[in-house]
Amino acid sequence: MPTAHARQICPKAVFLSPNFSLYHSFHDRLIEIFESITPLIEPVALDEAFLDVSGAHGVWGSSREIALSLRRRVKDELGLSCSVGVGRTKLVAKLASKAAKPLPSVDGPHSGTGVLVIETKDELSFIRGHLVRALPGVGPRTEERLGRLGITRVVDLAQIPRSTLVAHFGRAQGHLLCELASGLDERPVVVERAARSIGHEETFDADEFDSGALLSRAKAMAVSVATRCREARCVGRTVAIKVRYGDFSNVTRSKTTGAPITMAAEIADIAGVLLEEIDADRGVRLLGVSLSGLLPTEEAPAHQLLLFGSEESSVRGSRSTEVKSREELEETADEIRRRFGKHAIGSLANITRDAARAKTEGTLARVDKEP
DNA sequence: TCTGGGGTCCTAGGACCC
DNA sequence: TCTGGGGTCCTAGGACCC
Repeated sequence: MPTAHARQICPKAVFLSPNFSLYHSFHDRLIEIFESITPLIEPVALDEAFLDVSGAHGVWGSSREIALSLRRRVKDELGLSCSVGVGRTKLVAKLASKAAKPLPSVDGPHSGTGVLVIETKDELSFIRGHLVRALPGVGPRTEERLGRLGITRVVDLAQIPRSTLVAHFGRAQGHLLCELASGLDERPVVVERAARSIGHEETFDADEFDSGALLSRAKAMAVSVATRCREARCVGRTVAIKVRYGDFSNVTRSKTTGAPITMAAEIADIAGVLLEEIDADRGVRLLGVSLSGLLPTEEAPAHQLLLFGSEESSVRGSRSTEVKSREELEETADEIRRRFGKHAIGSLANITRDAARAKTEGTLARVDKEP
């Protein structure tokens, strides 16, 4: 429930602020425990992961034994309780772990089983006993749309032809719904998931009407995004802003650059341009800045990039060239100006492997950007 | 109808290229 | 300059996850 509502109906309640760095440290310790069982770990969130234990039985015993020992160790070593679901597929494991959790009730939580193992022969009846809302990928919207078709349970869903589902929910979701309802789930446990985007967003205490203030907020967020990108050793090409107005309507704007960027100043510049489309008079409740199209710094182009564009800052083209000195850089800029005349502003965006690495290592405090 | 700060993936339309 | 098909990339928004 919204905090404001909770405060209203329960004025004496104690409200704690989240402490994400603490959660991260526990997450790391949790992963260490998992790693002692199997290297095939796919973290889903700070407090949740899929483990492929198919190769671990020789040393650690049956799936049930592994589950019980994991639960015990998490309790003993971290002081946290958890539930473990076991199944042949991600779908079954996920539903089982949920079913093993304690349930809330008016007289307090009813303890769950903690561990639930679903045998392959019981899979289908277990899945079909659920409401559609329990399926991954079915949120409030899809639940409602399915409801209007008279479908509330997975059993009902299993009766619907694939083509009907695709027609109603699009290709990807239609096929997924059809397959999950039949217990088909081939999604593997994916170990290394490189981040696709890094962002920072803030909800303001009061709606912000001043576009200048929004810009300085965006700059601060750009710094945090750039710092995290550097730590993650990656660069990106698409800067996006997200705005929630006071009336809860959301707007996103994005811009993709020709060359990968990492510097806070560049992210902030683009965010600033995107912010010009935002109507501050409507009152902004939330602002976010993100960088996506991420790729590892090592895979970024290994040379300086000269970008030239029109006055309104949209990049018209790019020419990549290795530049070893400032003189050489200026020569190249001149050459571009000669060739492209007044259209070549020749702004320099030198986000390169070397520059990014230098920043990572702290040897280059600032990379100049000049006309 | 979202509290909050992260994210992911999908889709549709348009621009652009060959 | 047009035709047409095929493809990629970008942008915006929506739904979903924890």
